[in-house]
Amino acid sequence: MTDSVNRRTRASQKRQRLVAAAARVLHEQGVERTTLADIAREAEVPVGNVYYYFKTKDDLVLAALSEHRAYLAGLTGRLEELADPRERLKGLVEAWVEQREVAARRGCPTGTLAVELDKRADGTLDAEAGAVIRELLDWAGAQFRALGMADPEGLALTLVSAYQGMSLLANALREPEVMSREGDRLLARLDALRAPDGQL
Amino acid sequence: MTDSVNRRTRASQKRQRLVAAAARVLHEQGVERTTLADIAREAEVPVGNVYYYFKTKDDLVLAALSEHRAYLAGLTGRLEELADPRERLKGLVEAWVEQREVAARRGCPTGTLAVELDKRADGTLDAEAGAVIRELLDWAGAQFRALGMADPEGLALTLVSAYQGMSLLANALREPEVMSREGDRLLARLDALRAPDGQL
Amino acid sequence: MTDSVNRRTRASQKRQRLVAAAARVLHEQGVERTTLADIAREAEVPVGNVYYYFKTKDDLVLAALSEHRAYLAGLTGRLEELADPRERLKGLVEAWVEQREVAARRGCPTGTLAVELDKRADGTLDAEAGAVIRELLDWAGAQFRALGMADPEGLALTLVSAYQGMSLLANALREPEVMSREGDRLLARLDALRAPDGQL
Amino acid sequence: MTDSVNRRTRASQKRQRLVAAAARVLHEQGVERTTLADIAREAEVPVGNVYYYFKTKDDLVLAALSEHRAYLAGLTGRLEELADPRERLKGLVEAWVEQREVAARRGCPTGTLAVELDKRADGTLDAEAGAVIRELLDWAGAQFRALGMADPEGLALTLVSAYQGMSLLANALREPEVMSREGDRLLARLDALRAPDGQL
DNA sequence: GATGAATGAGCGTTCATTCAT
DNA sequence: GATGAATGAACGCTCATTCAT
Repeated sequence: MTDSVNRRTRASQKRQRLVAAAARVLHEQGVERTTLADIAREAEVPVGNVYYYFKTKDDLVLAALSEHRAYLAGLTGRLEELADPRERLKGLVEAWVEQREVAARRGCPTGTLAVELDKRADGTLDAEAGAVIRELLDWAGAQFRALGMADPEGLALTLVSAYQGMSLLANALREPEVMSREGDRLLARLDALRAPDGQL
Repeated sequence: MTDSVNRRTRASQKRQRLVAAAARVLHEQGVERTTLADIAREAEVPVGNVYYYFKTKDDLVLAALSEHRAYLAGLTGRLEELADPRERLKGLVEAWVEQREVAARRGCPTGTLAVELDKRADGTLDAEAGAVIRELLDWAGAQFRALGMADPEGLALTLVSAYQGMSLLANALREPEVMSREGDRLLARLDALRAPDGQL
Repeated sequence: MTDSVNRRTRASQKRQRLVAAAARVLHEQGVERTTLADIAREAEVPVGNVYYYFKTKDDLVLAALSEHRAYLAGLTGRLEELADPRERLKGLVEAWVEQREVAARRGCPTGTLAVELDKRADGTLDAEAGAVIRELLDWAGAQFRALGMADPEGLALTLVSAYQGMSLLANALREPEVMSREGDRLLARLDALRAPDGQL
Repeated sequence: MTDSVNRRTRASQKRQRLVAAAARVLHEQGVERTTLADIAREAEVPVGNVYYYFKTKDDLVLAALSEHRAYLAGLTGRLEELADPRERLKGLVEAWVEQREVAARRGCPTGTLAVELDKRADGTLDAEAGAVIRELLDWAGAQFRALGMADPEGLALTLVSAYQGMSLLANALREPEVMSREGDRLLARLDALRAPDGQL
């Protein structure tokens, strides 16, 4: 490995460290309560250096959203190794339930970010948050379609909406059990879904 | 009416104006993006005067939560005039759908507040937000119990979770139709709910 | 004097102190090298308090320009007590020469401000600086017109241009004598100006 | 041509590009509003590389002043091909008027630089700006002396002062016509200058 | 009780300069 | 020699909170 590659690698590592730290800290503390110093400290990068990689704080928030999008892509990618779309959807729900402790403490990373960003007058960032959620909707819709359901988009909406709802309640009530309980219900519904016009 | 009563009345009017303004502005802009000056301006009260009624900004946030709680109490109170618990629950869902434009623009007042407050290290305020949501859960649970359902708390959880989920999605996607669509689904489910072990 | 008047008076005193300090410090150090802390310190006002009176640093610069405009108005006002327009113009030149030490150290307050502000992309403030200079041009033009000169505006332009030129040179060369020397020349020219089509 | 010469040549090209860019950008934006990155970008040189050629930003400012001095030397050099000193001086004024658009937009490069540098506590750079102006004074003085005038330095001062004044006014008022008007006046004066004790 | 004014800690951002390779 | 990356001090500005009257 040449020096130049070495340098580039270290640099992207730092950038990546910043993005990961941003995703983590923004999820924990929210956008407005998180200072750049918080993120820099978490990433072990001097504050001034952050601006070498990101022009503004909002740029970092955007990068954190991409990180969440990438996490989601990884998850759905792995699920697509399953042959049965129904199993894929159930796998998604199981992944949600597995995250129940995090959800109870901090909520859904993308969902809570979307809530906070939607309070802004400028709609640039909240559109991005919406896009990440839409990607999940699209993936779920594709699975329902593969199952031969009549209204795949509607079912996807119900599923993702249920996820956001249970995450919010688990968080607001500080009860991870909300995730297990509603998760179980969703799993049963997915199993029971047989007729093309079935509902969740 | 004596002067002292006059004074007390005028004072509580000011207080009430502040609380109403806080509820409105905090819902619109979120807690962190809202300054005391914003609320004071909206309430037409001088900034310095706010501290006569509320010791801190957090006190005002608390008061705004009470306002939402009171709004909720008013709504459920009116619904209790209906004899059939099923009709009461359907009335609740209809009220949610009626607010679809607001939900798409700003989300559920209590839910978005809960999300933001849960990001805090100090759990005082977010417990209060949780309590408001819990009150709604309790009321819904009571209706399901009155209907003779086997798991009234579980059904209430599913119902309120669905509401928070659809509000969040409507808001994130900026689509009020999400509220109508999911609302219709919930109404149909409530109608179909007959056996004691039925599910939403 | 009532308390309320007292309060208002103290407040405007503070504002006035800030404006005077701004005019002084901005003249000495220039706009870009002057920090708000510099001005606040000079005015003996806490930094944060500056923003109660001025929304931005540029607002303070604007106020400093008004201060220079006011100074100019005071000077020309006093000169108008002289009956002969020629004497008024000579009085103006004498006032310039009296300021020779200041001019050699810092240049003309308005002129140097105009130079610095003209470097900005946004032309709001530099237009204001231009307006102050134009006011001086207008006043001088009126005097030449009263003297019955054929081209009063042209003469005014030459006079004010000579002032700005000699201030700049005195400043750049750090030689107050430039002001005396050119001042004497201008006085002689004003005296010699008799025919309506005469030139400075 | 050996490689070492090649290298030295390429290096000085880079240096020269930086100096030219500095002169241009500093004239446009002023010293304080210009970042090293601005100059580096304009010169198409990597930022970090600037410090190979110039120890500090001030060094670059100094180099920009030398560039202006060189431009001036070139101009006066060409004018010296004229036999008559009077024609040389008139050629100088004509050159000024030709630059009227630039003057109206940005002022005299050296004059505005001098104004800005004179605001500094450290007098090193402003002395250099003064030296460039003094060089012009000297050259003009030599021409007046060659014309047999009694007070060549005084006449030079008046001439250069007129130039700086008209540039400043043209700039502050954003009126190139100021340059033409005052330029014409100076040309007429130079023509009318016959007696040894004549004045501009 | 009421309120304009005051306060200071802290934030996002910039930039000349230095460093490691 | 060359350069992308790093650094930290400083700036303009905001705002919850307090104070004086």
